[in-house]
Amino acid sequence: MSIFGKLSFKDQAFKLREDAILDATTGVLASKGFDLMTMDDVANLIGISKPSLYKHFKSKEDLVGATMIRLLEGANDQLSALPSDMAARDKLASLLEWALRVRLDGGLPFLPSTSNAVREMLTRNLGYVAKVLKLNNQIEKLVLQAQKCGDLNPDLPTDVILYSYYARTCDPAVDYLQKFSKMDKDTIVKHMLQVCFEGLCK
Amino acid sequence: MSIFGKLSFKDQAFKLREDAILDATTGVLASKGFDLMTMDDVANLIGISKPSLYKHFKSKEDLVGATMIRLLEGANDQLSALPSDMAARDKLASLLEWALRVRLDGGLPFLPSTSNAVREMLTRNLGYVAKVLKLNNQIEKLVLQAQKCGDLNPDLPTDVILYSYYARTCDPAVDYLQKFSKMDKDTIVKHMLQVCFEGLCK
DNA sequence: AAATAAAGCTACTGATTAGTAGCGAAAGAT
DNA sequence: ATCTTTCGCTACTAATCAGTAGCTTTATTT
Repeated sequence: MSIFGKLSFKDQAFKLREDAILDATTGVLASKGFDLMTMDDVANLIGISKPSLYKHFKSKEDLVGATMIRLLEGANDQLSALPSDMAARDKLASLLEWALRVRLDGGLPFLPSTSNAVREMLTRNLGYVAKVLKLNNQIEKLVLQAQKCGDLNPDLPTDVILYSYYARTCDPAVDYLQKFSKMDKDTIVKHMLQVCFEGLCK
Repeated sequence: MSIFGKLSFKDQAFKLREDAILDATTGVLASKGFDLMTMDDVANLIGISKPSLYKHFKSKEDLVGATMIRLLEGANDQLSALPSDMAARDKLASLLEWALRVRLDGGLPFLPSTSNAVREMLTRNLGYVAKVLKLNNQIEKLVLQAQKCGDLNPDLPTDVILYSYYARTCDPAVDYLQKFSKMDKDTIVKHMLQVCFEGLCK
């Protein structure tokens, strides 16, 4: 039991640090983006050396992949936690609201819209792709349901709604509003949701 | 006159090549983004050497700045060419349509939403900033007009409409629709405009 | 044709950064 | 106490890329 206890404790410490690494990576990615993020940035931010970082993640791709996977898991959890009798459209609104709040608190955009290269890199990460597909399936079902009952425009192709919905999670208007307007987070979220579902005309 | 003619011809050739350089830069920027674009990429694409490229533009920042300025001038021309009796909202729709078509044809997003670093770099380019401010003034006036006559939602803060409008010019949904759906450009543009102004609900 | 200017190129420099080798310190086992 | 394993670190390598030096070739002038 002493050995088991020790191992377990070590694993726990390891896991804790892994979380800290992912937190740091999230922050650096959010502020500098993939291309400008260096492994030294991440290591320095949490006060370890680069080789120690490589004990946890075997490459930059791997590290960023793990970060994105954790984000997708968060989205998944968020979606699962919603009451099952909630209307599809309200579920979509609630998930988008969560994603916007994550970003306003210094997190990552949900969708790696930034660069072709990043998208391709993530596509090579099977764990990431699996999670994306799973989440996408759920969201697509919600969109179809909402279109069927007229809560989302049934005349729009489902693709258009789906991609536009994803695009809202990384809408740069959020950053601009946070940086240049005096609105608080709640107000920004409220307006972004309204613009997403109702458009600019009302 | 012979001297004048020659100089003029040379200038003309110089200008022609400068346009070719800007075209090439636009293409590389659109596909790889600023960070991954190399000066060799641009030079090789038009079949000149890097030092020749530096005869035209003194740095990468300078080159990208000039490319963005040309794009802004295009937007400005586009806006000026609209009939003066057109409704403000229709002008906005028309300009957005132009921006989306530019992108669908391999051009650049209007708004450098990609990265903080790029935004800061452009902010240091006074020519660019001047053009942005000029265009922004015009667009803001149009938004206010359209809000006043109820064509755009008067209850939304003008900032929200303005930033959301800009965000639509670089909406990643466009790329996804172009890549993964079988829609033609006209259809994509039509749907993106509808989603922008009417939202996802209708 | 000779002299001069200009345009373009190859081959470099210096800086940055992903990834690694291998050392030193600390802790656990015998 | 000594041996061994693990952990983390400093200091490196190799590759990439912005920007430049200086040569070569072409065109222009007289």
